[in-house]
Amino acid sequence: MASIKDVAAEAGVSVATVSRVLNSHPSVSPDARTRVLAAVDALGYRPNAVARSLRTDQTRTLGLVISDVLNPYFTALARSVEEAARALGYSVIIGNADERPELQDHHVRTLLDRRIDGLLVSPTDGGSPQILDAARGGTPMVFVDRWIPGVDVPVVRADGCPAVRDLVGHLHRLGHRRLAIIAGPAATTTGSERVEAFREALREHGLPLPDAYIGQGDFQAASGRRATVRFLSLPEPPDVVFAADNLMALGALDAIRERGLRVPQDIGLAAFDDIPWFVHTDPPLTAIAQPTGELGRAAVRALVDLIEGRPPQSVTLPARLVVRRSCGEGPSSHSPYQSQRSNL
Amino acid sequence: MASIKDVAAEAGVSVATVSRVLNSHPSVSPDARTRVLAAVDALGYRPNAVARSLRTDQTRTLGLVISDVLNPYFTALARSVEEAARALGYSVIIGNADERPELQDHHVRTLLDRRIDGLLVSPTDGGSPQILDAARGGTPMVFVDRWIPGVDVPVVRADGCPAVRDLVGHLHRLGHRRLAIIAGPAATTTGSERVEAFREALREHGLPLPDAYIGQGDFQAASGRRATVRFLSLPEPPDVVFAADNLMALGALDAIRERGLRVPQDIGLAAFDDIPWFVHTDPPLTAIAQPTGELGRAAVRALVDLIEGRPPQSVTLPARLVVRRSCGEGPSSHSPYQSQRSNL
DNA sequence: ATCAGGCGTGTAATCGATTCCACGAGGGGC
DNA sequence: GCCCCTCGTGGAATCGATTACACGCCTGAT
Repeated sequence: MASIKDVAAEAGVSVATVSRVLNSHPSVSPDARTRVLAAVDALGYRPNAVARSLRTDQTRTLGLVISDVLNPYFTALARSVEEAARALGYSVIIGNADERPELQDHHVRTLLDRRIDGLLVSPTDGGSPQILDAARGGTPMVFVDRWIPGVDVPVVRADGCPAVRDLVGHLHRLGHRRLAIIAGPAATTTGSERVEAFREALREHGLPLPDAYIGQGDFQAASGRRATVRFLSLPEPPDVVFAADNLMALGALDAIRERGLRVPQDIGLAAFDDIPWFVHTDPPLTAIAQPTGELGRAAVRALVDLIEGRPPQSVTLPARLVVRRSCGEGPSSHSPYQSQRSNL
Repeated sequence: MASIKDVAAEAGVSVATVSRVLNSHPSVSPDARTRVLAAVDALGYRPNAVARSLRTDQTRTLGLVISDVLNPYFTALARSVEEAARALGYSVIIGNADERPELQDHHVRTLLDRRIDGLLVSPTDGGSPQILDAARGGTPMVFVDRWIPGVDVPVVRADGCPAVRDLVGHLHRLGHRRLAIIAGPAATTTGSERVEAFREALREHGLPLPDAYIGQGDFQAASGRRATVRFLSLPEPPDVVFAADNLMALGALDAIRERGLRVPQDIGLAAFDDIPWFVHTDPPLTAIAQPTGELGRAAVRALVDLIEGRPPQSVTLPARLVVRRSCGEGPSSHSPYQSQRSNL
């Protein structure tokens, strides 16, 4: 593969001049520029990004560590992050943690070894030393979706509390009183916050949230299934199950179907995160939609600000309840929630 | 950030010795080794992958350019690729083409600039010069899922023909005669092959495939919707629509629902690619499942063989029909297809 | 006692870029 | 006519690793 030396030889100039042409430095004669460009073309030369990074100490690359690449919410996030980064001249390297802290740490370490310019993380756990070290070590970093409390790192996320309150109001209005939740890992902020928001909303309606109605999940389908199986074998099963993410909702649906129960007649189901398939499930699922695209853009903006020395902005965007039929009522013209499709 | 020089100074040895310890070169005294390790620990030193790559001319990184990161089939593929690569000591950088050739080329170029050791591609079009150049230029490369004919590059893919024949047989048995297909772009192998397999299978049953029953899609949901709208407004609409990927099936479902039609009573629907949600759509969708995990593993194996100088192996794995209720019959004990869930 | 050979180590070249510095040529002001 | 400044250019240092080569020391064979 041709190097800058070959180009220099071909064009009859020094490597310094070639470099200047390539980086559009002003002080190059039109003649030299033409010859260099011709040589580049003739040799099909492409600058070696590795060598360039070593010298300049920047890679123009962002790392993105997501919790689970099989979760449509995170792939949508990844897509918008990559798009926003590309618009700013950055590449993105994605690391998939599969909800496993040690895999997350592996990716963080690998990305740091590659000397990425900045890191976008949705932490799988509450306090990975790997991540904390990186943050203290001065690596530009932004948390997205989930975050680690007590660390001085900007956070870009959606606030689900109002939407959860809307959801509980909706369920209460439909006459449901026994409401259960499949929680995410307590070590994640989204895992605990959604439970807290749910508990708080129930309190406002004077409803209890017994321990038996809190299923411990890990944001994966299998755990949603297990938790639901336990709910269904309770002496007093819940009227409605609220899954804290879309994969656990899938698992819940599996379990419900296995029992031969119908949604929403026998039991209601709602989920955090809205995905296109929820429109076509049986029945269409009521869900809380996050503004994924805007989250990705805001996260990139904050991270690039940090990298380039501008003050970064933490951002909290609202999530939105999307009512469908899985809790007992189709969306009607009387409903305050108009849209059936979320704006993913 | 500490460099190898700092470690050498701290340990009181030369950088050569540090490097030898780090690369477990045999010729290092136990004493030096201990001191170096201690220094590494004290400084929290991590080797700079950029510098190392420049020197050794290898990055231990694979590039993976997938057609669409929002398509669950490709994320499943990406996950298994990353897993297999990690097991062999390689990282993976994913590029998402969004089914756009120019975006695909952008990612191929960027990956090549980074001097990845090898490239896994699922080409979005039939003959990107970018890709062809790379292949001829000697970049180790393997096509996965889709390929470009006439290029000497190993291909790892699933053969859908038998499964499509099974599907058509199934549909014929149910009494369906007017069968339509939503095709992918003709420039992709999977786009044209699936139509051909379908056409061939219809011929075997003496059924025609009129042009009006071939919808031109692009593997995205919107195109599936458009094609289905056209089918439904035909004087003689088809009995069954077969979508060549899962996203177009989603679009088809949108269109059918919009018309107020029921599946399968008013019209049947089947899809290529099986995803977990198909079990819970209304109704559960009959689909052709690919062995995604095995495809990813085989692709990595072939690519790493190529990189490390062993002869690579092209692989073709069978796809499998999974019968559900969307074409008019639930899976029964008489059905030759036992499993309702695919082994994603 | 001598010498070959192996072992542990350090010096320095190298990978492919960027960039500081110096230098020569040319032009304008005095 | 001389000086200074600007402009275009090239030489060489540098980034952080790896590794060929040389060197000194110790051991064991002769």
